[in-house]
Parts: sequence; C-alpha cells; structure tokens
Amino acid sequence: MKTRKGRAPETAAGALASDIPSAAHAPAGRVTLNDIAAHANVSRATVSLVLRKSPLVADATRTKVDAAMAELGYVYNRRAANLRSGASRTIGLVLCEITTPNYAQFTSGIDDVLAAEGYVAFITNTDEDPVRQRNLLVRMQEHGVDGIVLVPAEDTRPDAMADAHCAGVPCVVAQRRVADFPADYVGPDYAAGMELVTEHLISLGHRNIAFIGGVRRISPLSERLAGFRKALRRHRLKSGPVVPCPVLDRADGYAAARGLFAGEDHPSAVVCYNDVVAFGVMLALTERGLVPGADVAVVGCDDVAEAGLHRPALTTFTTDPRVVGREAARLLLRRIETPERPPEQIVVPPRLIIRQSCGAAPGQRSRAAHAPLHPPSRTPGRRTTARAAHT
Amino acid sequence: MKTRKGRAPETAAGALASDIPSAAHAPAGRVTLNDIAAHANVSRATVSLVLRKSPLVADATRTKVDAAMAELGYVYNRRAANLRSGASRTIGLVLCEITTPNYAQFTSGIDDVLAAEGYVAFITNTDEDPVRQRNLLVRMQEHGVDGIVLVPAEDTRPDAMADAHCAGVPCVVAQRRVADFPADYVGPDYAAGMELVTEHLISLGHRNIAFIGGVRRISPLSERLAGFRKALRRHRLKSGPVVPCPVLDRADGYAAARGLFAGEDHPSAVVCYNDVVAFGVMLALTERGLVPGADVAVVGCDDVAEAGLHRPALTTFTTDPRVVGREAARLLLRRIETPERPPEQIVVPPRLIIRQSCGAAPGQRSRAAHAPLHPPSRTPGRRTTARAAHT
DNA sequence: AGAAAGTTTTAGATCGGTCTAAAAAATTCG
DNA sequence: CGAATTTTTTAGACCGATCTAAAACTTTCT
Repeated sequence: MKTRKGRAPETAAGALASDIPSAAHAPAGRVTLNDIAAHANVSRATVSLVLRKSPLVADATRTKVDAAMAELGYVYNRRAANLRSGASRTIGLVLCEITTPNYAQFTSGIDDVLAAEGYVAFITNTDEDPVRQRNLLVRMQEHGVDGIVLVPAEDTRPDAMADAHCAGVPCVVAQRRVADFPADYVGPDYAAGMELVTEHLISLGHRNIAFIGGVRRISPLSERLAGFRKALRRHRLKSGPVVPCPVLDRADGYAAARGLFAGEDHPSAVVCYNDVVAFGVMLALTERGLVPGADVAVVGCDDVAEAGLHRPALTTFTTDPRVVGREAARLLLRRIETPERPPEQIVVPPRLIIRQSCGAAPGQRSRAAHAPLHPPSRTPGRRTTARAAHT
Repeated sequence: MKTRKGRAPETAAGALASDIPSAAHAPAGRVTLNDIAAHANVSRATVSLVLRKSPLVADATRTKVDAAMAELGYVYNRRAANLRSGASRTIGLVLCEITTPNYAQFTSGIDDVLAAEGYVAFITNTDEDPVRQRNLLVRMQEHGVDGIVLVPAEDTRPDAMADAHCAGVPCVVAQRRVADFPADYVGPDYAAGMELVTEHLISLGHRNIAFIGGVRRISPLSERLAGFRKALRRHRLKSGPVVPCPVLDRADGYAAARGLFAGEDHPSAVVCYNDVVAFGVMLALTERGLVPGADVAVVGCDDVAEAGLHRPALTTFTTDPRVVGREAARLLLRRIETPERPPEQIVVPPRLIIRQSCGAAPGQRSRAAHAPLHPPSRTPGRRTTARAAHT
C-alpha cells in the first residue's frame, strides 16, 4: 500500500511511470483528492463522491478510484472537508480535574459513544481554575468543535457559561451543575443516593449521624447534603455534625475523623462524602480503638474498586460514571442534531451497595477485619441492590 | 458579507452603539475575517496580520481592528488557518486503557506542557485492541494532528507503527515499548525500580522471593521481571515462583496469593507487579493467617495514594507518571520542531519508598495493623528515598 | 431515428483563513 | 522638490475538501 517498489511492469502503458524510488506514486507533500483524480482519470468531484460513498457513482468508477487511493496511500483530510461542510466530527471535553478516577470512567463512557459515531474528543483540564476554563472553552471553539461537554470548575459563574452558549456551540454540563444556568445537564442523582444510604443507617437504629466532607461549593456536595438531610427530616431526626473536608481525599477524611472521634460522646454512624474519605475515616477510627462496622457505621459514595475489598468492606452507593458519560455524549449528539430542542436534565439513578462497614449483622461485634469474605470477583459481590426513582 | 441586519443606527457617532441586546453586532453565521475587515475598513490581509500580531501593521490600524473584533465577537477559526498554514497546534494521545489511574496522571502531565504551548490534545482509548488502535491512529491523521503520543496496545506490531510513521506524523511511544521499533520513547525505568526493591528485600535477609503478576506481553512486565532477576542473579539467588496475573488488579493478586500460600512451604517475600496487586496479596495473606510485613514481606510498584495509608503501609517504588507525561510531551514538541533528529529514548528514574510491608524492623513481629502511624499528610511520608542511575 | 428520461461525471464557486508579491503611502535625503 | 527608501496595506492565489448546477453519456420509448 505504502511503498511498493518496482511496480513498473504493472501498467504497461504507463511505461516509465514509476522508475523513481519509493514514494514514487505519491506527490511530494500529502496526497490530495487532486492527486487521486489525476491518477484515476476522473474529476476531483467524482473522487469526493466515492469518498462519501455516494450511490451516484458507477461501480466501475468507484473501483478505479478506490484502487488509486490505495495505491497512492491517501489520507483523508478532515480539516479541509470540515471547512467546507461546517461540521467537524469533533467535540471538546473540558474537565475540572483530569486525574479523578471517576472522571476517567466518565471520559471512557463518552469516548465509547463518540468513537462509535466517528467523533473524536479534545480533552483538557481546567484544574478548577475558572480563568483557564474560559480560555479552554474559547480554544475549543477556535478548533471548531461541534459541541462541548463541560464538567465545570468550582465557582463557575452562569455568565461564563453564557459565552460558550452565545457563540452557538452546543454544550452539555455534566457531573456538576452550574447554578442558575438553564442548560443541558447529565449527572448522578446524588441526593437520591444519599437518601438511600441514610435511610439504611436509620433503619439500623442509628440516631446520631455525622456527615464528613462538607465545605466545597460544588453541586455534588450540596446535593448529597440535601439527600442526607431529607432522610433525617423524614424521621424527625436532627443532623449530627457536618465536618468540613477541603480536599475530599483520604488524608482529609482521616483528619476530620480524628477530630470528630477525639472525645467520648461521638456519633454512632458517619456518612462520608465519598469512599476515599470513608477509608481515611475508618483508619482514624481504628487508631482511636473503634471498630468500623461494629462500633461506628461508616458509609461512602462511589463504590471504587477498593470498597469491596477493604476490610471492613464499605457500604456505599454509586452511579456508574461510565453510564453518566454515555448519557452525556448521547445528549450532546442529540443537541447537535437538533440545536433548538428544549434543555434536558438527565439524572442517573444510584444503586445502594450494602456491605460490612455499616454493621454486617447489627449488634454483632465481630472483628471486622476477620469477618467472612465473599470471594472477590471481577465485579465485587453485592448483597443488596436498590434502585432509586428516576427524577 | 454575511447577513447583517439593521446595523444602520449603530455607527451614527456611536450613539446607540449598545442598546441592542446581546449578539446584535454579530452577523448571522460565524463572524469571519471578512466581516472584521469590512467593519474596520481594511483588507482581509491586514486583519490577518493583526491576528498574528505582526509588527508590520501600524498601531492605529491595529487598535481599530482589535476594536472591530471585540465588537463583532470574533472567534478565530483555526481549522481554516491550519488548512493553509499546515500546522494545527493539535496532537493526538492514543491510550491503551483510558481508565488506568496512572494514565490519568500521565495525561495530566502531557496536558500541562501542551496547554502552555497552546496545543490541545485529542485523547482516545484503544482498549488494548490493535485494530481499534489502527483506526484511531488513522483518524488522528485525518484530523491533521501535528504529532501523536501513543501508549501502545498489547501486541502492537512494529509494522502497525510503521504506518503512522510513514505517513510522516511525528510519534512518541510512551509507557510501553513496541518491540523492534526504533522510535522516540519515554517511560519509567521499571527495571531499575525492581532492582532497587528486590535488593532491599535481599538486604533484609530474604532468600525465597516470589513474583506475582507475570503473564501479559507488555514491556512494563518484562522490564520489571528483568530487574527482579538481575538483582537475584547478582546475589546468586534462584528466583522463587513467578505467578501469572492476567488482569493485574486486586482480585487477581488475591487469587494468585491464595494459591501461592496454600501450603506450608512458601516464599518469605513477594514482589508484586504493582501496588493494587499487592493489596490483593496482603488480603489473601491475612486470610491465611499470615501477617504481611511480619510473616511475609510484600512490595509493590506505583505508590498509589492508598499505599501509604494502607495497613501495613506498602513498600513500593514509583516514577511520577505526571513527569513521564511531561517528558513525553516535551519530546514530541522537540520532534515536531526538528523532524529529522535521531530517535531518543528517555527513561525516568524510579524512587524507592520503604514502609512497613517489608518488615518495619526486621525480626519484630508486631501486629502490622497496629504499627505506629506516621501522620498522613498530603504527600505521604517517605522514610527513604533512593535514585537509580539514569540510563 | 429522435425525443424523453435516467444515470454519471464534472467545472467551478466556496469555506475562512495564510501567504506572496506588489502597490500605496509615508519618510528620508541629496 | 523629486528620487530613494522605508513602512504599511492589499489583491488574489492557495490550502483540500464539499456542493451546486449543468454537461455528457446511456437507456428507453414512440
């Protein structure tokens, strides 16, 4: 296909056509439609039709052109094509924090759907910086993306969004909401998940429940807190302490729980912002001589890989981020297709996963670390599964 | 040029300049150079010069044009620009498995360097499928990327690479090598890291050392095994069992170790492919009644966030993936700059991190789970740091 | 055979920038 | 002041595809 040497005898009529070394058939620079057209003795327009599999062209011609393309090693130039036709088969994905494992799954979901449709994604990282975010959104537009999926940086103002919107680029917000901005949105139903998990704790008899991880100004936090409080309110319970965590990682959860469990009078259950915080919390509990799952119930959110294999295994809830990604991609494609459709909000329901960390069998004080194991499999075993209502 | 409606009152001494809602000044479609030119009473060429900050244009003119651009809300169209000028300020990043946390860091490192240079990256996922990889490489080229960073799928053939290379697109291979393909490469020095960690185990007196995680046909594995064996050979030790792990995750390590430690006669130390496998191994050890760090030494690779906060904390080695990413991006930029330079191989040295899992104080049989904690901080504490020689 | 209808191919404008070479304007100088 | 020089601006080709409208070629039918 590429370098085919000594092809001379082949076309006979074209006698000395190819006594030049390797890339003989290929003109100097990149091979273009014109080169193909010349080589196949048809017009550029015809080649273009073949390229786009138009039914207009005769089979014989098609074959001839295909052969020429193969022989010259033609590579389609989408930029040129797009310049004329408008669409670019390209979308931009602007992430607030690219290293979050959750977002990797999310990205993968987007890529699944887009790749199938022949799209490619520009992916960039704002690092929670609204200024950088602005620049990147502009840059995406300069590159002529057909649409954008945005996981907004903390404190993204609605008017910053309006820019992207005014420029007429379809835009789907995902994972985090931008307050007061009526756009397409796709994200997990954190509120419902928190309600589920809190209800579960209440049903186990807990009355003093703390929340660890409150402080950031991002919608996933406010939604989780809302769900937490809603469940408490339903049972006329008062909220336990809401402890701040600026970073929301392991060390953060550890520090928060060290403080919270310093004295004698502490909550009997802890709802954590996410699994990673919960691991930190459990570490601190152990250090304080408390057994997670027996002395204090701990629940998280996300169901990261570690959750099922940690000891005690972590009760948690999750919304598959890959599913969120797929939904976001599909919604964006729909919007690109029909720009004038009304904004849509897609909230993906959570799944509750009950494990040992909230008290395997309530009242039983087994050493959690020696609790019976369900054999780890590729998909960690789930004892119970619940589905929240779709909003 | 485009359709510009009711623009009449606007220029009347600037009077009503801004009583029209928002995008009033903007012509119907996208604003182009021609629109700016018309609005500023200069030629398209002049606007282009202003755009590219050419010193040729007079200050007065520049100001006038800038004003026009601001007023009409001009968005630069890189695709059009690139079509003419060749370069696209775009690169492709083709990953074998997009959800690997390590690769997220790696990606972030690439993005750091590229964003600073005004590049954007197309990022896609081959899912270890060489066919998909081929298609994606082609698609990148169709989009006219200036270069490609490839983390090759398992079993990538050198000739598959040759395609990308022949088409004249600069290409840097990262993280995994493609056998027999002499291209730019950037990756961690796994061999040196494995040597360090194995030497450490030997120095602690271990003589029967197993390796858990051997079976995949990827260079990170063969390099790690090579380093492992090199250290053993230096001390005239025989290798313990090399146990396969197809998936290289937690469950895999768990399963492998369950088998390995079923009988009485087992290795005294285990070198794991990576940290995650090591966690699975330690779980299995605990189940078998063995205490990791006391009865059996366990070491990993990567220094994932969990490693320092696991109990026992995991001895491991790592090469910051973000650094690898940055190096890869820089090398690619260099190659784009100077296509004819000779291929370069960059191997980033590892850092050894000694923690409790290989026996805090050799001989001491404290319950590892209750071993003293060094307070977790944002960057987990490191007792020892070593640097391998640069290859 | 010639008109009508259908099928295939093509010329040439076009997308929105860049780039070259030359024109126009401003400045300097003998 | 006019020529020489320097600075600034511009017309128009060009990148490589798409797209429209018309031309060229077949086939069908009277």
